[in-house]
This record gives sequence, structure tokens and C-alpha cells, in this order.
Amino acid sequence: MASGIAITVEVDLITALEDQGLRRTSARSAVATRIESVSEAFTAEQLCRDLPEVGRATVYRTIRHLVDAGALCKLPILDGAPMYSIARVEHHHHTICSKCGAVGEFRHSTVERLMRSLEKEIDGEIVGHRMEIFITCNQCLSSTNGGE
Amino acid sequence: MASGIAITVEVDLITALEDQGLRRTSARSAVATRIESVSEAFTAEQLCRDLPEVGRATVYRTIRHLVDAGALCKLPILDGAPMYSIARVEHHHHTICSKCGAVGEFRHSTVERLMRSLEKEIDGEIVGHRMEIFITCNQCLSSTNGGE
DNA sequence: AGCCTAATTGATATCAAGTATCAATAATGA
DNA sequence: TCATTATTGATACTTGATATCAATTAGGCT
Repeated sequence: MASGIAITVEVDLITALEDQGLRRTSARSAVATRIESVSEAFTAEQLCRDLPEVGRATVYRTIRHLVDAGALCKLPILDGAPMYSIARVEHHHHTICSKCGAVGEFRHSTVERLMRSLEKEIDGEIVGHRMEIFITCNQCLSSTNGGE
Repeated sequence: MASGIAITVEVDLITALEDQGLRRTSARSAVATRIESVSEAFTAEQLCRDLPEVGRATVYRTIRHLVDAGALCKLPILDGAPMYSIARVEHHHHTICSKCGAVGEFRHSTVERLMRSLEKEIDGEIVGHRMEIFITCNQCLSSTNGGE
């Protein structure tokens, strides 16, 4: 387990910030550590609540830096504040549980192939794409069976 | 042209509202007519600006009703207010020009097939999906050539 | 036509998310 | 250590959107 070559993509947020030429400060470390410790996707406001010792402005700024650095992905939610999740996989898409809001990541080569085939019928040049799949996650499925 | 069977999907927003059991009022008619006359996607604030004679609350409420009725689709924008566009095609996806913001619609069977194949590797039950393709539209492409 | 009732409106207040300001503070390099 | 520059965070503000509620309007009924 701890031996051999680990190609784990260690998501090191504070390093991602330093790579952007930003200083390592206690506020940024606190934000980075907190994000790394929550496994779920989160909103900016949640993070502010979790880190009352860090100013709101700094939390928002740090999130923005991390998104700019590509270390976090911002995903717009239909109703409400955008959520953020650590970008573990280079290019990926999201699953969002419409009951509990849990966010997952997946990757599928068909999506990329699809883009190429769409290039013909789209009136312009494709520069990117985004895809979200709305699900009822297994947890919510199992807690809703029986009744209703 | 005006003869024969026309299966044109006439997007009639005021009718969509009435189908929801809502009354036909002058405010709602104004909103519906305006939306039908703008061919582009729009934001709620734009609509408010275009219809100063209709109260903000009513504009927002009417938009919400139309989304509930399935006559409008709301698409979340990464930075800024969500945009709305008339749902002309039953199920479709959007192209968004990242320069000018123009929104288009498209449909592709591969997307639907893809959903079915993803069902296996996703941890839950798929209840919906959303896909946006970011493009540089032909207009923006042609106005940017030559320089920079 | 006129009346009744429930739906609708819209001015206003309020809320929530996010950004701008800027003096005080902290990090880095010489 | 000092000087310089980045960073912080309290505060005010902006923007998008919703809640309130008295005044108005639509639609059914007679």
C-alpha cells in the first residue's frame, strides 16, 4: 500500500495556490485544509460558516484563486449558490443527486467522441463543454423505499 | 404555405400559462409577448428593463410559471444570472457562445444513448441530465479574424 | 350589467450571494 | 532588520431574487 510507485494525484490545494505565485498564508492554509477535509462538494457560504476565523472576502477570494488554478471546479446549480468540488480527474463531468445534493465525478470517453461528431452540426467552434447527470443516489434510493 | 397540415410547434406562452390554470392578464400577456419577440435567450433583469410597465415581482413570477410549465428553460450561467430560452424542442441541449453569450439549441441522439450506457457505471438512478457546449459562434469568429 | 370572490399585481422591504474599499497586518527579499 | 508588496478582513455596497400586503382585476354567476 505505502510501497511502490504511487501515481495518486495528490490534490494539494495550498501548492496549487503557490504555483500561481500566491503567498502561503494562514488564512489560505485554513481554507485549503478545510476543503481537503470535506469530501463533499460545498458552497462558498458553507465554507464561510465552517471557518469563522477567516474573513468572508478571503474565503471567496481563495476559492476564486483555486478555480483559476484549475484545482477546484465550480458547478452552477439551478436554484441557489454554485457548488465547488476538488478537481481530481483532469477532465470530468458531474453527477448530482437531486434529493441530497451529493456531487460525484465521472469520465466517459463517449462524451469526448460525441464532441467531435457534433462539430459538424454546430454553428461555430467548440471550445468546451459541460455535462451534469441528475441522479437519485443509492443512499437516497434506499432511504426512500417502502413508503410513499 | 398557409395550406395543409402545419405541425409547427407554435410556442404560445400565454396559452402555456392558461394551461397551468393561471389567468390571462395584461401583465402576463406583456411578458409572454415580449419573450416571444426576442429571439435570443435573456435574463430576468433584461426582461424587467424591457418592460418597465410590468412590476419586477410579476416578471419574475411569470418567468417562474413558464419554467414550471416547461415552456421556458432556465440555464444556469457560471458567472451571473441564469438565462432563459423558449423550449422549442422537446428535449435538447444548449450551445453558449463564450464571447457574445448567444444561446442555441441542439439535439443529438448520441446523448440519449450515452445516458443508457452510463447507467451501469453510475452509483444511483439517472433522473435527468444537462449538457452545454461552449462555442465561439460564427459571428464572433468572423469579427475576430485578422487581428489578435 | 353588476356583484362576489379569489387571483393577481406591484411598490416596498427584505434577503442572500458576492464584490469593492481600504486601513491595518503579514510575508518575503535584500 | 528594514522596506516593499501582498494579503487580510470589517464594512459598505451591488445585484439578483423573494416575501409582504393593500389595492386592483379577472372570471363566474345571477
